[in-house]
Formats: sequence, structure tokens, C-alpha cells
Amino acid sequence: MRTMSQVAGLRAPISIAVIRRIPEYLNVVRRLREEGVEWVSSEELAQACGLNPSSVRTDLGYFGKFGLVRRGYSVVGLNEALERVLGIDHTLNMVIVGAGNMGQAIANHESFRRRGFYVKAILDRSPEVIGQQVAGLTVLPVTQLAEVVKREKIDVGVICVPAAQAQAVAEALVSAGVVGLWNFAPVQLAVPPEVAVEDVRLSASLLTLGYQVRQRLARARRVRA
Amino acid sequence: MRTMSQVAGLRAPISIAVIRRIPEYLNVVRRLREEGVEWVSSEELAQACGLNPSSVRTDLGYFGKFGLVRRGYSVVGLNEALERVLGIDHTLNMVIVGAGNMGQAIANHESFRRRGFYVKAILDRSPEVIGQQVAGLTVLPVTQLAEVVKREKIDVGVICVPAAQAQAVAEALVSAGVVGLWNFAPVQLAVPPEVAVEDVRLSASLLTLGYQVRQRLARARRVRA
DNA sequence: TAGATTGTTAATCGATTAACAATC
DNA sequence: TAGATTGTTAATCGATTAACAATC
Repeated sequence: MRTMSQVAGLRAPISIAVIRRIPEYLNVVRRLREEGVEWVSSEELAQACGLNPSSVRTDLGYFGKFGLVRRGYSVVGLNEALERVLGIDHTLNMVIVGAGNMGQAIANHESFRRRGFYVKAILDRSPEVIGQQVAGLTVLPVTQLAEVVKREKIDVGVICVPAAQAQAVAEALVSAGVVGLWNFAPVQLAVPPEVAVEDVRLSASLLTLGYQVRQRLARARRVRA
Repeated sequence: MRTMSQVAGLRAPISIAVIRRIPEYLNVVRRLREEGVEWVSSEELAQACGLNPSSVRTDLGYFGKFGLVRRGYSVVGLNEALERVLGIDHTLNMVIVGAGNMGQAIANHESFRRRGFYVKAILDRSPEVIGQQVAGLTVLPVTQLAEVVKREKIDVGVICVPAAQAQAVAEALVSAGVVGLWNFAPVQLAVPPEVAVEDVRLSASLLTLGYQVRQRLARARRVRA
């Protein structure tokens, strides 16, 4: 039986840590579905995601009761439930600002489309890039930002410009009406709370890896000595 | 005064959450240095990184005492200290496996080089791509992986292949001798603990953003009703 | 001096994990 | 039936924040 609050979606807001794991579960479950696997236990799911089985059950518990005692979770059922949770059924439109390497790579990355995210336009400020074709789109001047956001009903702005321009681009996107920002610039964006921001900190990620690598190299050197 | 353990680097291993924030501090401090700012307080640093001032002081405290009461932290001093912590002074070599959009974008991204990470080779398995030029490098066949890792003294492997191949590539890289993996494939890699893995979950990040966006869209719709 | 800011310890908060009753 | 596995609550763990003495 589902509680009132579950039906109405009223329970305490689910922590972002939990939300971040849902795409991982979904990944695994989709793979299993393709392989024709019918049932998966929290144990197996946890293994595949590098988590604790308790975490898996607790996480899924936030969204409903999907499992059967002694059987686990129906792969198909869980797949659909997780897609419903993430809202993949209806699509979101994106505009990419900045047609450099990263912007182009995102535009060409078809897996986002498969997950319901459509790149409707790509903009740049540099005259050398404007007019070029990227992923079947003509790069438009960034001056057309507000117009494009309205015309294409853009929900999400993807910020692929250098750090120095990121805040200005964010502000332009927000005042044009986007509700989410996918930020590839290494800056903390200041935006109103109605706007969701998701940071992709590539160089921070690499530096973190570098730290761990050097720790290990140093340890290995110490052992050898 | 520094304690014994600080000098010897023996204190409890610093949590990865702390390490992840160091690149952010470094970013800010570098920017301030370029702007000619001489001193920064934990308050200002926290503001710029979207953190609590206490967190900043606690974090920095793991690595030494860099601040002066009533003045804050010397921008130059902190910059150098943070680079020392991350070990940016001596470089690491990388090989990119997978010359698709993402692999190419990484190869072309000069900011990694500026942070001490050098892309020495890029490999692919597809005959159409092998031999092409990417960021001044000729794409090599993935069969040469072990050879390249040895010859170029590669420390870090960057995995930019589809999910299905990621584990096999990871294993090949590890047995060739890399100490770190930068993983762009949406899979949990199984590797020995001596190897550091840093996952970049682009589509998980986008799906997480999508969830937040849809929450906000739904809220807005509710308010309108 | 008075006041501001660090470094550090203690308190709080939240997330993860363990445990176990329910049950198929 | 016996045993396995869920859903959920309680216990633990770790990370963040507050507080404050030290001090420039």
C-alpha cells in the first residue's frame, strides 16, 4: 500500500545524493533488460553500482514499493519506475552556448537525445564559428540567445564558454527563461533559486584524480625504498 | 608550528570530499592572483566557492597553517600551497582511449595541459579513425596500447569508449601499468585498489539536472493553477 | 587598544549501513 | 516448510557547521 504522501508526492524532498544514484540504477537495469534478465535483487544492483544493498533498498523506498520478497525487483518494472521518477517520458530542450570542443562534443553526443534531452540550438560569439555546422545545426550568434530560447522553448542552457564569460551567459539564459543550467565552466554561478544548476567540474575531477595518482606513486616509491 | 605528522604527511588520510574542494579553492585563488588581489579571507573564499567559512578553514587546516590572523590568507602563498598539495608541480602523462567526440574534446582541451596533465597519445579501434590527426596527435590503433603506455610513460588512462568496452579497456590499461583511470563511460569499473578511478558521469549529471528541472516546472505549474 | 580573523575542537546534521520483522 | 529477500526503522558513521580561544 502506498501512503498518502507518496501518491501526492508530498514526502520530505528527496536528497540530491539519492537522486544522483537513480541514473546509475537506471543504467544497470537497462543493460539487464537488454540482456533479457527478468529479476534483480538489491544485492546484485548494489554490486553493479558499487553500493551497499541497504542503500539500494532505502533509495528505491523513497519512490514506492517496486520489489517482491524472495524475488527482488522486476527488471522491466524497475526500469519503467525509474524512468518515471526521472521524468524521462517527456523531453527537455537545450541550447548550448559556446561551440568550442566541449560544446561540439555535447551537441554530437546522441546518448543525451536517447535520454530525452534535445539540443535545439548552439550559439557562439566568435565570427569564425558562427555559421558553421555542428551536429546538423548552424551555429548562431550569441546575440540571438533570448530569441532562440523563446522560439525553441528551451528548458536547459548548457554553458560551454570560458570561465570569464560564464556568469554573464548564465544571467542571459536565466532572464531568457531557462529553468536549468548545465555548467561546464569552472565557476560557481550565482542564479536565483528557481533555477537548477548542475556543475560538471572536469578539471576539478582531473585534479582530484591527479592527487590520488600521486599519492599512489609516492606510496609505491616508498615501498620500493 | 607544524606537527610531526604534518611534516611527515602521516595524519589520517584526508577525505575525498576535502580533496575535491581543493581545485575549487585553487581556481578562485588563481583568479584573484591574476586580478592582483593580495589577501583573501575564509569568508570571501567560502563565498566564491559556495561554501561555509568554517569548511574552508577546516579544509585548509589539513594541509598546514597558511593564514594570518586579522589578514586572512596570502593569495600568492595559498596559490602555491594548494598547487603543492595537488602536486601540480610535476606533470602526469595521459593516454586517451576512444577518439570519438569526447575523446577529441579532451585531447583538444588545453587547460588540462596548463594544470600539468599531458595527453601523449590517443587510440581507437575503428579503422576510419586510426591515422587521423587529433590535437596534433595521430590516432593509433588500440592494439598498441601496452606499447604506448610503456614508451610514453603513461600514468593515467582516459576511457572514452562506449560502456560495453569500458571494462576491457580498463583492464588493458591497468595491466599495461597505469595508476589512474579517468572514466567517461557510464559503468562502475572493477579495478585493483592500487589504481585510482575518477568517474565523470555526464549523463547521470544531465539526468539529475533533468529531475530538478522537472520538479521546478511542476512547481511552477502548480503555482499557476 | 579594540576588533577581526585564524585554527581547532565540539556540536550538529545528514547520509549510509545494519538489523530485523514481514512475507512470499 | 525453510529460506531468501524486501521495506523500514534504528544505529553508526562521517562530514559540515558553530563556537571560541588565541592573537595580530
